[in-house]
Amino acid sequence: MVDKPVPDATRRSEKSRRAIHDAALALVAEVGYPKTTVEAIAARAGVGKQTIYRWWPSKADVLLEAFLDLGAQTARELGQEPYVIPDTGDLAVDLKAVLRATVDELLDPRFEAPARALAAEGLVNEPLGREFVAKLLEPQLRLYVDRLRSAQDAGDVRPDVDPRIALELFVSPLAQRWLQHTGPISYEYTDTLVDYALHGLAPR
Amino acid sequence: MVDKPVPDATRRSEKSRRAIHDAALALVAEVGYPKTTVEAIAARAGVGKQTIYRWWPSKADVLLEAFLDLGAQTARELGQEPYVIPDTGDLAVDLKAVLRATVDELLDPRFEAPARALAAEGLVNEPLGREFVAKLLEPQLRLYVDRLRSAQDAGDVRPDVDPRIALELFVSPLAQRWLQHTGPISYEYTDTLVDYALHGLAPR
Amino acid sequence: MVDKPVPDATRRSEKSRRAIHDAALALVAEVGYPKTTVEAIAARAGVGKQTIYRWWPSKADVLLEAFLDLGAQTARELGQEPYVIPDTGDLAVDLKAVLRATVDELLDPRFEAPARALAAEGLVNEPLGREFVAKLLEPQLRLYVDRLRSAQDAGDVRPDVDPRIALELFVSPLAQRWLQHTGPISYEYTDTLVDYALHGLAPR
Amino acid sequence: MVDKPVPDATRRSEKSRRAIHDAALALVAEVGYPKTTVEAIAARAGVGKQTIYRWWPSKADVLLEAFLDLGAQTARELGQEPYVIPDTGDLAVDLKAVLRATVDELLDPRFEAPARALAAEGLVNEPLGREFVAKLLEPQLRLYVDRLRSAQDAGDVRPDVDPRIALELFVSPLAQRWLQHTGPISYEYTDTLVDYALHGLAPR
DNA sequence: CAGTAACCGAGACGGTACGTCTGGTCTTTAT
DNA sequence: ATAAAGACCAGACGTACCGTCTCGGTTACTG
Repeated sequence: MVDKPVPDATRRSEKSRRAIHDAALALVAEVGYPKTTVEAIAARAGVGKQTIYRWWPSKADVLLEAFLDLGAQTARELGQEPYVIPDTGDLAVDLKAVLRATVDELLDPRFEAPARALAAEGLVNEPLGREFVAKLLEPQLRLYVDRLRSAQDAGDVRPDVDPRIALELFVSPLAQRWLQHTGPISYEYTDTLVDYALHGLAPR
Repeated sequence: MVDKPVPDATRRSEKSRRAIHDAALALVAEVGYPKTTVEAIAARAGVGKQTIYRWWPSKADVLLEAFLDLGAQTARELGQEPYVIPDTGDLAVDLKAVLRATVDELLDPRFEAPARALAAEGLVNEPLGREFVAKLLEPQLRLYVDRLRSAQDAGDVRPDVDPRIALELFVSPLAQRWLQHTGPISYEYTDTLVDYALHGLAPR
Repeated sequence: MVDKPVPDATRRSEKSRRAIHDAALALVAEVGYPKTTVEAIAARAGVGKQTIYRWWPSKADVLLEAFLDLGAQTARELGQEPYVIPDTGDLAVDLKAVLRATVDELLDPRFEAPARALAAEGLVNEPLGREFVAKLLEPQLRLYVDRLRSAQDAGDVRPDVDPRIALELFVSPLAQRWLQHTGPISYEYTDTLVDYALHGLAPR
Repeated sequence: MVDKPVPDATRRSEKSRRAIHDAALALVAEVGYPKTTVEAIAARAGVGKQTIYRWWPSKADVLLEAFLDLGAQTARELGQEPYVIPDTGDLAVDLKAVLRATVDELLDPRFEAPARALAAEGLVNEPLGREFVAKLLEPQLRLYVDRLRSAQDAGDVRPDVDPRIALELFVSPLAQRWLQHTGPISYEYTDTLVDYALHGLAPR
């Protein structure tokens, strides 16, 4: 069992890397993930196939990197909000705002196709799934944990509540509706989720 | 554009159908979905490839049908109550019981491999996804809706709560943890979900 | 090794047999031998595939029988000449007449397609080849042998000449030109063959 | 209607080409032409199927090229005189010698199987047939034409004889006997053919 | 400032699976 | 019992991609 020699990253062509990213994202959006082949990415990027296989182990990894890059770049363009959940003191208001922004993102076709493709691949390809969760999902979820902890400090959430579980009450339903088309997605829906989660279903 | 002639279903070989189901489920469990090829299913089932292509449009559909059949058959073997949520009068107890049973099922490797594979394929293959949801997910969710409505009648759930949304507070988090490995699955976890969902996060 | 039970020939459908013959000849003429499939013959003849496989071992045999039948039928229709080479007393004249008739037949598209197909199959499928030769070729050649012997009796051919070989001097060249397209076929050509064969190439 | 892109012949693998030739010839000899499949050739040659389809349009063309190559190679090995008919001054002797050599070749199983297969395919597949004739048959026949012309110059053949037709008197009968098994092949037979052809059948 | 080593575009290669087609057998229903 | 119909097992077809490899050519370090 020999490791393949590690290529020299310093000599890597940045132009090719970006062209591959762009081609991968474009193809996924245009023809869907399963029909997005490595050959097609290479052809579209004007790149040899080997240049892809040299730097990525699979097309899923190409797409994941391209998508992460897209996220980073978009964030940089938007500039402002350095990925925190606002803290106006009113937890419900803050959560609703963030979830509404998430709704917008989930419905943006630029994000939808690759995100869904990566999620799907991640279900079945465990290493990729773990990377997807670790690099994309967890950082987001951590922000909710932080905000919920701050709310606990302020007495707006019961102290015995586990924030890591609590956040799933409003995040997971939205995720499932989006991923599996189990229901429509709207501001009203996410607002309702926040209300239910904060105050429960049982009468007070 | 010509439709291919519809084969005569009355002359279909039931033996072959079952052999194909079994082979498909076995292969998915053994080598995973992507490596489960139509050729391998045919070979394992002792069947010509054409017999698969005659009756199913794709391997995803074979697997979906096999899985639905497996579910129906398992339910038939278990015999008794064909999937209802118990109604002891104590909503929390009933939900926790059902979710614990769900946890068991999700961790049963017989179910896990094909279920995950189908879920993944469904994310990216919309017709299949819709069928997956309609035939497998929704029937389950409807049971929760019924139980929650009964709880509303009993005054255990606020009457203005939408049951279809409410059930997602405990079902979706479990689904997401299972699908995306975003956290461990246990009885304790599902119990907690029920408690949080019923009573909310905010102090009373 | 079991022999398959011999079907009862007395109950055989004559209508089907003829329909299969016709379909086979028509298909060979229309789409060529390699594209003439048993399925297509059956469909065109309005017959089940099994009816073909019950009575013939292969499509080549179907075609051979159909072709022999066609020959017999044509001969019956033409009526007159009961397959003999005329004997006017002038060997050269007689041979030229028969060869000119053969040229006409070889250029008749009704005969060309199946005859060529059978010849080709016969090259590679030895049992069929032998049957083709025995049933079609040899009877024809025997007529030449008879005529040449009669010529020997009349002193028009040297008595030490082997008629079975002698006939090949004019028959085989024509056959090869036709089969392999190694040269054009015409009355002039066959007349020349007869002249060369009878009098040789060397000056007298 | 798009042409498929022409592959770059300079990068072609000579090793693969030869392996395919060898496999094709071996298989035809072993199992016969119809059972020689492209898949089997590829497998035996240790080559991907696409490598065959990239360079040849059909298995018949593979075999034709392989056979031509074999002929060229054999000729090269034999070394000396690259296929001429000897000219000792005695036409009969020369022709008999060449035809005896041809008999040997026709009975050599290394040549027989592919040659027969190609001839058969050529009957039914016209482009291939034309190539077979042009590349294999005609060059041989041209040698006879030359020798006959030389004989005409020497006064051993009548000057009004067409050599292209004359050669068929002894070549075609041999060809037909070999191809169609219409009679045995032997030195005695070919000697007789030459005698008959040169001096005719009619008494002098 | 040549020499040389790596990456690069290109694409042929050995493979695997695809979805289709046909061969020859078997089964069902009707005559 | 034969026939029409057609589903069945089997396996080759020709295509599409996979991931590896080999080929010049073009940078961009090194001696």
